[in-house]
Amino acid sequence: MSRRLARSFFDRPALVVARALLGQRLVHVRNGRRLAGLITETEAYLGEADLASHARPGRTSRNAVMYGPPGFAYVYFTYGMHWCLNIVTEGEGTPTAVLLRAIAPVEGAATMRRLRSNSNRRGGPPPEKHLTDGPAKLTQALGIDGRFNGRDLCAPEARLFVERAGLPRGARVTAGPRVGLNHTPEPWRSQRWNFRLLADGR
DNA sequence: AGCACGATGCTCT
DNA sequence: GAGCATCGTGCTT
Repeated sequence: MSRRLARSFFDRPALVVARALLGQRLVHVRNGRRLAGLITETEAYLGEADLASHARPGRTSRNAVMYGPPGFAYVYFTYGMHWCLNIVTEGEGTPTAVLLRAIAPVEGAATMRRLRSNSNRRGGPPPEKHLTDGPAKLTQALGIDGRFNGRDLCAPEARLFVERAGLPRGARVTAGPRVGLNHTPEPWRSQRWNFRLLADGR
């Protein structure tokens, strides 16, 4: 039996999915090899009324995937050089999604270091602590870019998907404000829709 | 640990 | 043309 999360997992409110994704395993089978990490930070974006969401202006060519069915990847390009990965949640026509902001490497860490090694001036890999601790860092480490936009993570042949994994022992979850919303009006700016999985004893 | 800054190109006004 | 769901560097606490 497969440990892959089914579409029904994502066919729930984005806030529920964002919390439920913590501790699950994000997997990309790249060139026949598994690159995988434990999801440690997520963020929920709640549709057109959420003034921090890319769905705010209504349906455009950029955000169209968010209007489709749940379980699909919404991958966007930002700041001239970075890709970020979301998973669409809830039913068709409801443009909600969860941004994956950080993972902890569990499989293929050597490949992740190589994929990240052109990110600094020295050309060497970044320190372990900063390998996959940001939304654009994890996409770079997993080899995810704009070609993945609109892919179905729940299809049987999917090479990008999420596997069910038990929460680490002693894991704690915290909720805080979403990151990087410097110009977003209240109350959206301060809503605690960012979720983090903390290692024990934090 | 926490700022300020520049890189770089797409999206929507 | 303004702003951006960011990152790495370099500097200050």
